[in-house]
Amino acid sequence: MSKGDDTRARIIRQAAALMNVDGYVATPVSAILAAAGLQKGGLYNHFASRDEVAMAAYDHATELALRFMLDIERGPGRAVERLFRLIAAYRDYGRHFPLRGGCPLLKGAVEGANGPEWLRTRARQSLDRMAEIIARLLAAGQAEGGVRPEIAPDRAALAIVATLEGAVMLTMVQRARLPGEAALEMIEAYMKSALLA
Amino acid sequence: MSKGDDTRARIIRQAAALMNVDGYVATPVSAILAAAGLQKGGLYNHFASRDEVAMAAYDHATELALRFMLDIERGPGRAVERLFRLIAAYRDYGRHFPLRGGCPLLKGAVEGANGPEWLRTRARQSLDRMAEIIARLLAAGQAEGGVRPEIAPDRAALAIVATLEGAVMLTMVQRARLPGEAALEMIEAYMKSALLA
DNA sequence: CGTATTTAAGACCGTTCGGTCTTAAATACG
DNA sequence: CGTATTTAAGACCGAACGGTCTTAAATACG
Repeated sequence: MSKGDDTRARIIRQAAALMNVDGYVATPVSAILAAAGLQKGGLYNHFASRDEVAMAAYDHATELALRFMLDIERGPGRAVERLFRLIAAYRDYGRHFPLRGGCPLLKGAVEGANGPEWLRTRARQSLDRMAEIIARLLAAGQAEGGVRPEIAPDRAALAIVATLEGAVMLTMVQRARLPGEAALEMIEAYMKSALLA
Repeated sequence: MSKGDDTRARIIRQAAALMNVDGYVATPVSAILAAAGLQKGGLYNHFASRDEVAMAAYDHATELALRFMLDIERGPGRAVERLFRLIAAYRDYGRHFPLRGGCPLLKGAVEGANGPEWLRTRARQSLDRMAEIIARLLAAGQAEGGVRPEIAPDRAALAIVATLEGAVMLTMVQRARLPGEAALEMIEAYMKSALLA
């Protein structure tokens, strides 16, 4: 029971690492096999198809991304502080996040928007959960009195998600810190002027 | 001279339409052939390789996207008005933009960030040009006195680009107008409170 | 109108794709 | 320790991939 589970977990980890860089649609089975040190028999003993591997890999990647945010949400300090901390974490996303290739939510959303249904729905749900985390922080901030009561947490959360992911995209394609930094500064300025009490 | 040029242009148009939906890396030659109503001999008479078609198609797509923005930049009214008009145009991007599949700048950036070099550099340059348009509008706004003189147009432009593209991404993956709308409202609020004189 | 040239067809090539299946070795367990 | 089961190897399959090349038809032009 143990050996097989180990292999299965290794396949998922390696596939996630690979696919988060090369794409969840484009990465061929052969690349996963090589990364996991297996032959076809080894892989198809644990998964029925390439898509099942891809789904498990994407679930794993988004799990990592969301846990990363949940850890900050559940951290110490007032809600507003934690929200700023979450945004600041995107300053060196590459440093903190265990997977290379950027945010899997962004990657999956762009690849999945007109791609396979499993990817689009998964990306959609993950981004929903991300927005909910931020909305909860904003709502908690309202309860604590740090955030203006008249703003709608879920709408503001969507705007913040859009900008954070846009910042990741610019940073990745430019291979420079500046563009993302500019976007994060805008969120922070926006929060200070429009959101905070 | 004329017949061949027509065919070449048709290939590029059809390839752009296809690849902007299915991806610039993933779309197979066979799909382009079918869309253009050709056999291999017809296509490879005009292009040396699939990548050359993809490059021409991506150039065509970004050309359309940037012309779309340039038209607004060169439109009537004060610079600040034109900037608001540009942002508002993203409200129904799908309606105004002639290509289905969303913004090619976003698509190319995410696909190209860890993908083929030709795609990454093209996406990078296109996004640079987009940022420059917005920066020019902001600078013109400063000259007209509508935009605060102390803000840095290029930094603010990067932030706006990030949010606009993030809004496109959310709209595409959610297949709903709301998330993008929330992001656009944030830019507008940010501009009114932080950028305008 | 006749000829040189452009244009496109489509058979063909080797490679890689995702997936199957038989078989042998490693593992778990009474 | 011996046996039942799990695990992985790797040969094999048909389909699709990008690309080449010969050939015939369409086109352009003097």
